[in-house]
Amino acid sequence: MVTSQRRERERAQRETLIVNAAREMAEADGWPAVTVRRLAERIEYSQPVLYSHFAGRGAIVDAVALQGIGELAEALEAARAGAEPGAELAAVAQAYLDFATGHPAVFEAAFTLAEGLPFGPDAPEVLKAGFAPLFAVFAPLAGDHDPEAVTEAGWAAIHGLAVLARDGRLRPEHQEERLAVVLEKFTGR
Amino acid sequence: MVTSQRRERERAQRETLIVNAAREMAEADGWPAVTVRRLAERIEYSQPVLYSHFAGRGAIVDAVALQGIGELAEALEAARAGAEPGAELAAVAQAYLDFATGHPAVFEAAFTLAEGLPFGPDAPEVLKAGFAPLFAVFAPLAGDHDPEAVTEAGWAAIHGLAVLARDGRLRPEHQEERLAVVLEKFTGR
DNA sequence: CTCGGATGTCTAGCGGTGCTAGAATTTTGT
DNA sequence: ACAAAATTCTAGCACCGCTAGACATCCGAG
Repeated sequence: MVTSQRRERERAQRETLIVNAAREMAEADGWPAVTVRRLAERIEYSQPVLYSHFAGRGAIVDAVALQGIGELAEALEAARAGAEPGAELAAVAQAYLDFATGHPAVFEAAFTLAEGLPFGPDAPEVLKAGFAPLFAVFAPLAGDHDPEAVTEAGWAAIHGLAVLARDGRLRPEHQEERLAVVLEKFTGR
Repeated sequence: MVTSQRRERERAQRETLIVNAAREMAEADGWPAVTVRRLAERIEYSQPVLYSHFAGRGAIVDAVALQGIGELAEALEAARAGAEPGAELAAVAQAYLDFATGHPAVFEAAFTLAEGLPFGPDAPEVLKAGFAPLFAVFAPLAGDHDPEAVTEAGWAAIHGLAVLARDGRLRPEHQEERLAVVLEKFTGR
């Protein structure tokens, strides 16, 4: 009976082992290289073990995505809290872009690969936590608009910078100026 | 000798047949459903024929992406040219979002699936053509910034709206207001 | 301490994928 | 008419995600 607790603990441990392995492999060689076979070999278990933890490969990607969104949320909040007064928006935006370039595979998992994550009203707590620091910096700029709509619009602007830059669509050497433009436009100079 | 011209013509014809088939299948059932086998069956040729036209599945996706970017460029330019004076930016942005929601698979091919398309200085003509109408509407708002940087920033804002909305990250019923926010912020009210 | 049942893990394999070597066929020019 | 060249197809490779069923291990009752 008591041992069942240990087993459960070991199970949870192995689950994070899987997620971490998937994340590391994706960050090292890209998501296509993260196959169930290679993942199983990496953690030194057979493939069916993975399916006893996750519904399928997609669920593993989702788990990495969720973990990543959590870290992104923390990074944004930390940036906001640690910024000079008046510079919160710039700090949060910069943190967002830094996360995207610093953890490209996790960013990809969170925003283009994840398919099983619920959004909207019944989104997990972590997702709402990520929205909070954005709301904190964009809502004051709402004027007579809906603060949430302004936040979504500002988020979209930063997110667009991140994804277009990641895909090589923008001139790399002007990233800083582009961000400056977005910030000025949203703060009204 | 003369017949070689006909053969070349037929070859080109079959190539567009392939691209169109891929595009229709993707738009109907999503890109994962576009397999080389199904594509070959659809055009009533064997698989190796596809490889005599394209280097691989990825190259077919790229071809759809390129075609789509061309159409997007035309749509943006048409919107700009047909807009009331002073409403060009709104018209172009709306056309961009309409294209994204109207041809989701093509949009996906162009911006998240395409991997073999060159960007930057040696980008194909079509890509630069797509940038032109954006530059036309954003450059006048540059102020003392680099007009191209402002264009890239504006493009990113619209693009971010498109992709976040597509992935269900934003409240669907507020799409119009978000666009209004972006437009106001960039035009300075 | 034994041993049947439950739990956990693995081996082996299914149908599908992108891609390709080599056979078979058709078209071409003499 | 026929050999050469170009084109198309058949068949198969290695890999993918996923799973049924065999095997091993651990548990608690007698």
